[in-house]
Amino acid sequence: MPKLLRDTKQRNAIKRAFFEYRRPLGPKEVLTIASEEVPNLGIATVYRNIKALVEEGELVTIEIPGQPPRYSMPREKSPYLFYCQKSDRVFFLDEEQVNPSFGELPFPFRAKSHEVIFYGEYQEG
Amino acid sequence: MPKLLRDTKQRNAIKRAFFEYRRPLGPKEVLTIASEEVPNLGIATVYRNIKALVEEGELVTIEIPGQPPRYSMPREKSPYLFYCQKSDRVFFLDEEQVNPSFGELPFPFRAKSHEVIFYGEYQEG
DNA sequence: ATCTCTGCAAATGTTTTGCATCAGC
DNA sequence: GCTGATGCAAAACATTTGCAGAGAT
Repeated sequence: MPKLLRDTKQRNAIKRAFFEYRRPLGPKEVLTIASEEVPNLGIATVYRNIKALVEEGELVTIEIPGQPPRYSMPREKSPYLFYCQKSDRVFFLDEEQVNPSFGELPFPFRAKSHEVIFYGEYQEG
Repeated sequence: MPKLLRDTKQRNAIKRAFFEYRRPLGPKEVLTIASEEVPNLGIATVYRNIKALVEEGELVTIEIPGQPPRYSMPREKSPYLFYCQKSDRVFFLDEEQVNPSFGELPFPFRAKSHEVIFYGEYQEG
């Protein structure tokens, strides 16, 4: 039997954070955002819900090397990421924005997928 | 003034671990290996020496998203990595092997560097 | 003799877990 | 009323740091 997920204001506030921000968020970021809606929200609840939502397929995990994991709504997943070193935020890039091209890797490397991470500054304004 | 590194049996045991294993190792792995040579070796010493050796350029940090950091003797410096999902090993790729090209990122993204990670299978034989 | 390095333990920082209570179904 | 979910605190982990004594130069 499939596990039942209940509809709580905490879980809704957490889901809304991802829906509104549309970029990968870390647990603490989610806590800050969702706490505006649910004041006494605990960090453990954030972790538990993120984990459940990832298992449900409602969130995907976004990993930047050397950084703690972030999470995001799945339709925004892209192998092209931009990490702003100034604000410590992650943004998705579309393929058109990146215009990548690679040759085929030589033997004995057989690549099934790849991931590109740009490091720099997201210029506000 | 450049900082002086002393020649201790702990540091030598740690360096030897990397030299003998010739693959990226994590701190706990290093502790286990080097402890055979220096029984009372502490994990803090491993961390401190890895950090120092990285700063000296004797080790490089290898980061694969979603995995704890590993360290390795430096080879050709390259932002191109290949992760073998079958054997859990990491390989460096040369720029010629990858032949990458990107367009310039649109505003407001200003990239200073990038990193490409290929996932697949390293074919033995 | 100097001054770095080491081991230990304590301190961080992050994520997980136990448990009594709360609340969705 | 069940039973999953929550908040809090404690526990688990991984990494860093303070310190006094040991060791390299």
